[in-house]
Amino acid sequence: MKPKKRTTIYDIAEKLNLNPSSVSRALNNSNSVNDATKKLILKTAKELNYTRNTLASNLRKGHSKTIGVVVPRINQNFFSNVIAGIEDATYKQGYNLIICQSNELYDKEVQCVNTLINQHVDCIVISISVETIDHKHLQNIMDHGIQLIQFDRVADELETLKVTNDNEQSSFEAVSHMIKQGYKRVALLEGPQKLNIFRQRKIGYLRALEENGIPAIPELMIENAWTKELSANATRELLSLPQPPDAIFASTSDFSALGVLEVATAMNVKVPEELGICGYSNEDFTEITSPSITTIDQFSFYMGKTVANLYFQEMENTDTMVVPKIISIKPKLITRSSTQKS
Amino acid sequence: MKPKKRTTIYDIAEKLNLNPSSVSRALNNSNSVNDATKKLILKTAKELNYTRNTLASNLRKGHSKTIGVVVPRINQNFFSNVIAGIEDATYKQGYNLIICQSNELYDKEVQCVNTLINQHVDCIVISISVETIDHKHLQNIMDHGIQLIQFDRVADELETLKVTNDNEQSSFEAVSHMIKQGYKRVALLEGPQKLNIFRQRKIGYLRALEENGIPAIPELMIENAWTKELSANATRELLSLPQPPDAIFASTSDFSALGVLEVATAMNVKVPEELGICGYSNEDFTEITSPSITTIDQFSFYMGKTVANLYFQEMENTDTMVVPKIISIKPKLITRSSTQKS
DNA sequence: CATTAAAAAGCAATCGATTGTTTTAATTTA
DNA sequence: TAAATTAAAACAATCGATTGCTTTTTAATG
Repeated sequence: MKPKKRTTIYDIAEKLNLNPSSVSRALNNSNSVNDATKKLILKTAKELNYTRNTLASNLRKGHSKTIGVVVPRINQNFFSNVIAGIEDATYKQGYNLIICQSNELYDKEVQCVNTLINQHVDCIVISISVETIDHKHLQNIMDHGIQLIQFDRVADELETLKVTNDNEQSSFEAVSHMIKQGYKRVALLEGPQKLNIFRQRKIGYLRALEENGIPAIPELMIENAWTKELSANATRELLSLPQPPDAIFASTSDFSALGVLEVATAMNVKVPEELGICGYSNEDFTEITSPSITTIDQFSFYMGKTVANLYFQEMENTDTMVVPKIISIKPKLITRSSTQKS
Repeated sequence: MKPKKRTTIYDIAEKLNLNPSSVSRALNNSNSVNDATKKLILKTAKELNYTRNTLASNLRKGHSKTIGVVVPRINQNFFSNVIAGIEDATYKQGYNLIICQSNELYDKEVQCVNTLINQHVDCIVISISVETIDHKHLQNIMDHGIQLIQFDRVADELETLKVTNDNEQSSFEAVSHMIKQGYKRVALLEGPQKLNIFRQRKIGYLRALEENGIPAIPELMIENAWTKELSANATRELLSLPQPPDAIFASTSDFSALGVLEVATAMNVKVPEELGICGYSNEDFTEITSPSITTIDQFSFYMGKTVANLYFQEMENTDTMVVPKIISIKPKLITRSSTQKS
């Protein structure tokens, strides 16, 4: 289907024997155009089914009223909720969202970022992929004078606006809770330590052990158990240990926790009596497994709103300098049956 | 933060004492510019950190290389998967996605559509809200010469490109399966009949009953049970009937099915022995409930890809006329424990 | 070497809206 | 009524890239 010619301000101007500039001003409700004329223009615009060409307008105005979002995966609960939150807040301001997914691939992430830079978006919101180590592409964003906001998985060493979860604290609370419940050997399923969120969660775990006078045991800390399958494997090994853990903190996600639960059930290990389980993210399903899974809610929707509002707030600053600002949202421990030992 | 001046083709032209047109041609790899010059231009572009202003380019070219997507909710598994599928297919072609959510509100949907029209997107992909009855806004899209593709929840009376699920057939198969399993009184939880998908599912249900010589009983068909809560309530009533159903087809979603399961469990009705349950959508959690829930997979990701490819295919048509084309994807029944009576 | 063809670069208009400046028309004031 | 003020509309440049057309340069041919 070939696109047909759209009505422009010139068409309206011609029809009314006016100058395009007057039409533009009328459409923008400027008060330097006569009320009667204005009304006439508006009426004609409606008749001709006119809609402003945002491309032209934005080109002239020098901005795009568009925010680019780059996430590892759109169809992951956490991210789609954050996006929904961003959308909710930006929509009212007449902003549009361009969504890209990196699929956890560094190269695709770079590509996404470049596309967004080309699009001259006003702001880029990103949560980096697990592969991302260097940050040239992020630096590039700023070099182009585009506002950059990192959220959740952020590059610590880059000074930008950030919205994060307090991963360490929530991890600390989760593990402390398990210890208080009477679990003595709490294992940790770690995510890739390249990502700061997973590093922080490990720190929280270690701190909780220490403050409770429990020694950290290397065999109980499993690296890179960040999918359901990897966690299931890890669990099988952990439970076969001469001294198996009596609790597992799946710090990477609820999917990991689910993997743990399934293996435990299959191996006839009773949850929560013989094994406590705690996940991360408060996915919907954690409420309906049997037993239901203790987890940590990240307030993802709210996080999205926070990101958006941070941008709007920052925009009012006329300074060229960005003061790196970090907003940390405190997640909430949701205790459920899987850790109710007592 | 104020945006700084970006490098343009004029900057490059000036620096090299060339005409901007040559720069543009070089950047577009036209063969009417000398190889040496081309190389020089490319090198300088990189040095000056040049990126094309897509706004200007698209304005000139008369399209935006952007597809607008309107869905009821971004953070719903089905929709975020469709979006992921669209993104996956369009990305390779250099297209961008603008995502909007209607929140199931008619007014917001109209607003979204208008924004996208203003943005001069090349195509609008939409799944209508539950409130949407009239279709002026959809007609408006076509009046602007914008390609319109409806998916999943479509307005039947509007002749556009459509990608749908064969709801009737899948429903028919699900109910037939339950009957074959030995269930005799299969109840139906319906969604709002304003939406064609829910009408079709009901038709499939009725056809399955009829073909098996089972009478349709009005008391067993509950309207508007399309959330977990509503379904839970409906289930409580159904199970309190003098002649309660021995199976429930939650045709609206797996969340409904979950509501059914929870109530059944609470009321000590054994699933699947005393009550069979079938949901719709194949949400992740259906696999992990106990018992796991029989459901219908809609191939949502694939559906997204199909939508995108339909657009690209249609674009090659140079005719102004759109031949309304409907692609129907056949969903797949996933049988699990919740219907294994025998 | 002159002529012609082909390659490379330059020129200028265009996409549609916006906006600073100027001109014209209308109104007010002296 | 003439001068001054103000309101309304017109003019023209601009945003940055693209592209049909023209001019210049280079290479090829007789």
